[in-house]
Parts: sequence; C-alpha cells; structure tokens
Amino acid sequence: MATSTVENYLKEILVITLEEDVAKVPMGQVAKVLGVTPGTATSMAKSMERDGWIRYFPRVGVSLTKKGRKLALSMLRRHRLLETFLVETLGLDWSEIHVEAEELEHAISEKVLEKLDEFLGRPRFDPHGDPIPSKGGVIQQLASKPLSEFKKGAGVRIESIVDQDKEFLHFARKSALVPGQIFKITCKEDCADAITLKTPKGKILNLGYRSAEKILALPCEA
Amino acid sequence: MATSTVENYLKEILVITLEEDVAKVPMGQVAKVLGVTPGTATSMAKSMERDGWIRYFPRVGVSLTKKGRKLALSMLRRHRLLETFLVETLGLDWSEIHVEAEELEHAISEKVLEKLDEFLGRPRFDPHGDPIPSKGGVIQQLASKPLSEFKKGAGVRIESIVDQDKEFLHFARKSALVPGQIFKITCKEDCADAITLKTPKGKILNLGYRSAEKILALPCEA
DNA sequence: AATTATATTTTGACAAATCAAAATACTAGA
DNA sequence: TCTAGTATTTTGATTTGTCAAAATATAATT
Repeated sequence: MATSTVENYLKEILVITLEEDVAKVPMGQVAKVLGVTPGTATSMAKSMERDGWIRYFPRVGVSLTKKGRKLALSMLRRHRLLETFLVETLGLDWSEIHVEAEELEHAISEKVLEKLDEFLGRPRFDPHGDPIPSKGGVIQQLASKPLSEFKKGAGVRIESIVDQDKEFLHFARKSALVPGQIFKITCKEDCADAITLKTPKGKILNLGYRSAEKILALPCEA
Repeated sequence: MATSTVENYLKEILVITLEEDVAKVPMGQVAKVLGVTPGTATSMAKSMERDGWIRYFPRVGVSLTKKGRKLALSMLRRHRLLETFLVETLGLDWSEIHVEAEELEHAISEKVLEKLDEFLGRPRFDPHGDPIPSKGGVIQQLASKPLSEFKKGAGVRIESIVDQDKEFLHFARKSALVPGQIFKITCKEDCADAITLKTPKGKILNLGYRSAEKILALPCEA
C-alpha cells in the first residue's frame, strides 16, 4: 500500500510527464512541484524505487513503472472527479477546488469513487477542461497548446488553464477564458507580445504572452 | 493543527465519554477502540496533553479539554454528515459507510462540509439514527438505552445500532431493526437471556441478550 | 495480608518523511 | 580545457506514531 505522500509524488510525476511529454522528470522539478527540498525528493525517489513505483536514474531523474503509472492515473482520476463534484454538485468556486480535491483524493475509496462517477453522469472532463482518466486508466490526451502558439486568424477552443493561481483563475473566468469557450485570434504581434481574441459575439479581449502561455487551447472552426 | 491520528483519538474519546457517560476514559479502552497497544495509547496521551487536547491522569485515564472536545465534536459532525451523504446521495450500503467516512472525515474542509450540509438539507440525524452535532458543537443527547434493559411490555423506538460489524448490520436491517422502527417487548426471560419483540403489524422477532445489548432504543408509546 | 491477576507505564527500537547544510557531479562559458 | 555556476546527492538530525517486552502499580481473591 502506498502512503498518501507516495500517491502525491506519483501523481505529480505523471502530470509533468503528460504535460511536458518527457520520459524522465529531474529531481529538482519533482522537489519543486511537491514543495520539498531536493534532498527529500532524492531520498523519496530511492524508497519509491525500492517499492517498485518508479525507476530512478541518479543525476538524471525518475520515470514511472507500470505499477506506478497505474496508481498515478487512479489518483488523477480521483482528483479530477472530485473537482467536478465540488463544482457541479456543491457549487464551490472554481479557484478553491484544487486544494480541496488534493486532500480528498487520498481518502476516497474505489467503491465510493465509482458511485460518485455514476452520480455525476460519468463526466469525461473536469471543470478546468482536463480529461478524466477512465477507470481502466486510459487518458485522452489532447493536442492542445498554449494560446500564444496559434497564428493570427486561427479559431481556438479553450481547453484548460495551466496556472492554478487563485487571482489568475478569477480573472480568467471574468474574461470568459473558460474551457469550451471559442475565440478567434484577430491580432497577434510578436514584438509587442500581445494577442487579441474575439468571441463569436464580437467581444474583444487583449492578452500579453505571459498570460497567453498559461491558457491551452485546441484549434477549431471559429 | 492536529494530525489525523490525534483527530481519531479525540473522536473516540468523545464517543466513549458520551456513550458511557463517564468523565475519564481509561487507557486500555482508548488503546482498544483505536486498535493500538496500550503503550502507544499512553505515549499518545502524553503528547496530546502536551498539546492541550486532553488531560491525562496517570493510571486513571484521559478526559477532553475544551479545545479537545471542540475538535472531537467537529470530527463527529464530519463523520456523521459524511455517512449521511454516502447513504442518501451515493446510495452506499449501510454496512459500508462507517469505514469510508472514517477516512474522508480527516480530508474534508470546513468549507466543503458546510456546502455538503446545505446540499443534504441540514440533517439532524445520521443513517444509524445518531445525532449530528451542530456547527457550533451542540449535540442532542438522547436518553436511549440497550434493548436488553427495557421491561416486558414496554414500547420502544429503535434509536441506533451500536455494533458496526458488517454482518450484524446486515442482519439488523433484514429484521427491521432500523432507527425509527417501533416495537413492543412482548416477552423477556432473563434466565434464558432471550427477548421477544413485536412490530405494530404483529411481526415477531427473537433476540438473545448479546444482540439486544447492541441495539439502543428510546421508550415510546407502542 | 499475601498472592495472583490485570492494567498501565517505561524502555528501546523502528519506519516514514522531512530539513539544513556539506559534498559531489555535471554543464556551460571563457 | 579550466572554471564558475547549477543541480543533485549525502549526511546527520528531527518528529510522529507505532510495537514488543520488561517493569511497575493497582485490584481482586483466597
């Protein structure tokens, strides 16, 4: 049985692996996302390798074993289903759910999770627009990319907000930068690092690249 | 901040205090309900006293401080609200909810709990019939007593099932021994340690004292 | 009261998860 | 290639919660 610390390490390693599409995650990054010192991450890596959760390549990084990936996916499923529940059923604020789900995901059993999934109508995406892994551990990976990487004139559908910062999320929602929302990129100026979006209704929105990089979107017919 | 181990100790000490109406809970009993060795309970008692959760009387037992009682009541509230949610909303089986709530109660925040309470319509009793402490920490204590302590001819209303054993709960439900159900005690034989109940509809049920002790009831007009 | 039984406490040990700070290895620039 | 800077690992220490087994205190029985 994995402790909830181990579950956290696994989940974060998986998320980085998926998001950055890398094979091995360096220890520094692991330490950073988990908020521990590098030394702690190293010693955890060793004990997790001992228990068969990950492979540890000294001075290079870690990757998930089959067993580790399975549990990591299960944690991600829990996390995202719980976020969905917190928003859809209990009406919590978008910006609060991450922290809450972070705690609950370690306490909810498979059985309760299944009931919850059923109760929610087996959603495929969480409120941030991220895909919810299936019970069997299949995760639908979308080829979404940051808003800043689209070309002028492109139609986009917001997929997810990378930055979980409370204030940023608040701003995003105020500006209709929510998963599912469709925009057209009407203007893009690399030198000024500015991008201009337009909703189908004609509403205009200006973003700097720093913000545009935090918003993932899919190409779509505008 | 209390660890979830401390939360468990506090909750169990409170439950014993309420159920047995005693001032101090001996260490042996603490150890037993928490499933640890007596030595562990003693050392926990010391550190919990150090942190102001309980008062520890060597060779006698422990009692809750104001601060400890407050947290214990909050844990009990969490536990019972969660049990209610698991049964009412997710449709889990009566016999499964205790274990599940035991985990979730440490992970759910005040904020989520409030939303859940609202969602459930602010219930006052959990599925076992036990009172749910209010947000302010008020718990409605009923003068219920074991079925075995009523006299022949008495009318009783089942209040709760003490034994959380899966099989016993199953049996209880099958036999209509559920909170709210009304019976009349038609026969009671101390020597044979047997008790006979009758529902208003005339259905007959025989119980040994061992079982009858596990079922709490209130006197009522039969 | 003396002995036996039971409950509680002590002691010494352990695993998990962490930190700070020193040591080491790697990388990139000059 | 050498050096300076960065990333990683080691080392030694700490806290929490636990156990087993020995020691001690209290209660019960004869």
